[in-house]
Amino acid sequence: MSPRSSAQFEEMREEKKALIMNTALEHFSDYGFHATTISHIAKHAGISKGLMYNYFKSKEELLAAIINRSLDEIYRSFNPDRDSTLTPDEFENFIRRIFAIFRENRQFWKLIYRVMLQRGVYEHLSDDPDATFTVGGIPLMEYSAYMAKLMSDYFIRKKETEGPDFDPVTEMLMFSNTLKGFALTYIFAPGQYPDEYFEKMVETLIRKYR
Amino acid sequence: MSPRSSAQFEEMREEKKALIMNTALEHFSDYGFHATTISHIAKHAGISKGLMYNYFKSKEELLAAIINRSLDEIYRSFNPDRDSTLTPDEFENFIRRIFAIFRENRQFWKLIYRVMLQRGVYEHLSDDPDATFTVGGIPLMEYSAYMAKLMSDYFIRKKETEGPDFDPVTEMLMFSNTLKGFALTYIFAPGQYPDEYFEKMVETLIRKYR
Amino acid sequence: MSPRSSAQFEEMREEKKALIMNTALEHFSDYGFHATTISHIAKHAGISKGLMYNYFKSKEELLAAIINRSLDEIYRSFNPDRDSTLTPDEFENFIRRIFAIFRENRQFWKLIYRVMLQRGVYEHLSDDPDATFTVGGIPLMEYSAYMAKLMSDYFIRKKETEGPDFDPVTEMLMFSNTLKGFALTYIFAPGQYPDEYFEKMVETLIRKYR
Amino acid sequence: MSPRSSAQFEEMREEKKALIMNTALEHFSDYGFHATTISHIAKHAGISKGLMYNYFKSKEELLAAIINRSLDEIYRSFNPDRDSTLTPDEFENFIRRIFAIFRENRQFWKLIYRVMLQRGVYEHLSDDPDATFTVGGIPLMEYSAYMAKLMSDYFIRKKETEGPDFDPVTEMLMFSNTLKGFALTYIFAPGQYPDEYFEKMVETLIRKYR
DNA sequence: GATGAATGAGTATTCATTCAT
DNA sequence: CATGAATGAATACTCATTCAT
Repeated sequence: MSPRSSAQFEEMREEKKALIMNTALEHFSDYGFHATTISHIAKHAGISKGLMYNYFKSKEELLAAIINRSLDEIYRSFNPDRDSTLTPDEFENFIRRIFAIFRENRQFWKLIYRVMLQRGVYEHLSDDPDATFTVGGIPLMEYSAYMAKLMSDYFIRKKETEGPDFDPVTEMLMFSNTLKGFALTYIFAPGQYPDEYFEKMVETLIRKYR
Repeated sequence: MSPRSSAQFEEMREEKKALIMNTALEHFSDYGFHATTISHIAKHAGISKGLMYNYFKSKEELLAAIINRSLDEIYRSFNPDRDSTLTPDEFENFIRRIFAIFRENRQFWKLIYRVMLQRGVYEHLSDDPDATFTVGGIPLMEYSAYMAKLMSDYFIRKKETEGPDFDPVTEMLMFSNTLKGFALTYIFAPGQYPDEYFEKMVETLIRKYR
Repeated sequence: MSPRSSAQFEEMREEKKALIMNTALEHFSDYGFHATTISHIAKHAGISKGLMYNYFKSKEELLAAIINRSLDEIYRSFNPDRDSTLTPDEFENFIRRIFAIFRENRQFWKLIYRVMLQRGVYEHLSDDPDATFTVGGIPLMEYSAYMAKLMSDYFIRKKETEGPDFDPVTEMLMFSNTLKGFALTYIFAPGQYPDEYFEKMVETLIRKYR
Repeated sequence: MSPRSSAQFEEMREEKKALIMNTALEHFSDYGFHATTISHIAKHAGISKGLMYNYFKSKEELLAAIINRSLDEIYRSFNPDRDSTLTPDEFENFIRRIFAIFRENRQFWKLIYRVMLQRGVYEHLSDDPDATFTVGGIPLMEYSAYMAKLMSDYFIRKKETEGPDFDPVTEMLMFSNTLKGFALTYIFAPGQYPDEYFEKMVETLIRKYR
């Protein structure tokens, strides 16, 4: 009986961890953080309650881990050209990617909307230095600011082609609000968006704001 | 010496009830339903825990009472012309009223967003026949459907003046998503909307969708 | 406005007191002591909760007052010839009176069976010197002992006429157990005793034990 | 090191469960259901309050479990010859077994008398389909009816040998009331029944009603 | 690593009792 | 005398977390 290599152990650990996180994501996003119990997660993941604490220090840390993992996934699938400005084609692509991400990670977005809107959960997480969210290694706040700047610059540059009546700030707010509103509806009531209208929303946003 | 008159008692009751509801609204909307404890509400209202139960049968009923009270307030301030179609002027007025309501009842909208996004709370309330929400006496669901129809008809009629390229469904979705997205941001991060941009959003929405 | 005479006041007090006690007896005997709330009693009696405390120091004292009142009623209706021995006719009459009392005070007997069987209630009452039960001014314990002696003597004397095989202690136990068992059933499931069998029980007991 | 086997866990569970049930039986039967608190049970069993809920869903379920366990114990020790009629010998044996059961399960009978006499507890239990009592798998009501029929038939058959003056219904009532009355006294005041009189009661009942 | 029994602080809720009017 | 708003201690029950095995 040769002992398993540490790589094998590591792999097993990662698998278990992923199992727990996936199960927890489902429950947190469907029932909310408070209404989800560790017992439920454990039962649905087919493990014991105690085992969870082998992988995560607390319920809060489990949540933070889930959020960070998804942020990274999104970041990787996004992969914007940092340190540069957005061309109209890149902007169009950006919109398409955003919508694709909504579609592919609906569970996660549900979690974000539910959890981020809950002072008490979010703030508790924010207080804990170990629980700061990062996107591709960058603190979420910083990353968000960067993305906002990218957007903002794009709309400011647009003013040059659209003329003096074009108010870049208002336009950007219109754009981002539409996006947020769509996300909200699509995530919580996807039935309202059959594929046809989903696509139309994408094309309309591109037509109006590119 | 002489005992309080029943009118005096009634007045005391109404005042206390309002105090409890206001305190609870603040807590529910800031921390969410589950994270808010009766103890916290009582402490902040300066009353004993038990007293709350003299006025509300349960935490759930307290929440329902708060929601219904605000729905009625909104309804009264809204006072739409039922059973009619919307003229462009009325539509414009509708938008202005909506934004005014966002501004005046921010705390309540926070509650709505938080609670509605928490499966388990909302559904529990819906199960309880005593807890059905009403707007001016009309069940909320019915009222919502009516408002949606009013909107929908407006956009369909717009097609006549806007020409064949105008897709009423997509336009309405764009409009309502922008509204939702704005509400979300304004409610949870009002700092992003100084008065200047708040007004600009109103005017832009009117200009684009009227 | 001449003030009411103190006799009038006293009469009013007594009426209110009786109202409260009657209402409470009904509730205590039907639902038990713990399950009955002061609020329920007050509501059913049509008075305020506070008023009860004008007449009785506590819930326990209210119970004790009810029990004592009924004990006295029973005593008066009983009126046995103290300080004497029982003749067979008196014994027969005693049986008839007992059954009549069961019939007339069923509510009270229900209370007795429920409360007396509840250590915690009864013992609490016994601890309180003000709450000792009395029958016609005599402490209940003393009165019970006296009655037991009367019975006992009766059965002992019976031995003389019944012969040496007659065991007075066993006979008395048989007799008193039958009485208790009948009371228990009659009080909690009176439907099992239509008038016909009620009478037959009386006659049979007399025939067998007189 | 190695985790406990599931058999080990099962054994631990059964032991703890029995400990809790025994402790609770003692408290319920001595103080009544309402007056007994989970805290008291836990303290006397030497466990935490929470642990009880690992084994029983509620206080009511705990009570139901205790009652059912005892009913089964009694049933097994009883083992009457179902589907047959009672011979005098069997009837005599039946009486002896009943008395033996009173003696062996006094705590349980105390519970039965207290709980059954507490409207609100018993009825609550009856409402809950999961809490229906069963005796050897047979619903209690059905079992009771069967036993009553067995008795009834016995007394009816007795009429043939006892002559026309024998009233089977009255005789059966006398018999069952004596039994109930004895049980009541023996259970709540066993001091009144030294072994000598206990035995005499048995023999007398047999002599009189066999 | 894995288990689940055990803990205890916390939660909603009830209710006898008090007291200002 | 009468009221009912107000209190607070007590109760059943929950659940994140710990720990012996």
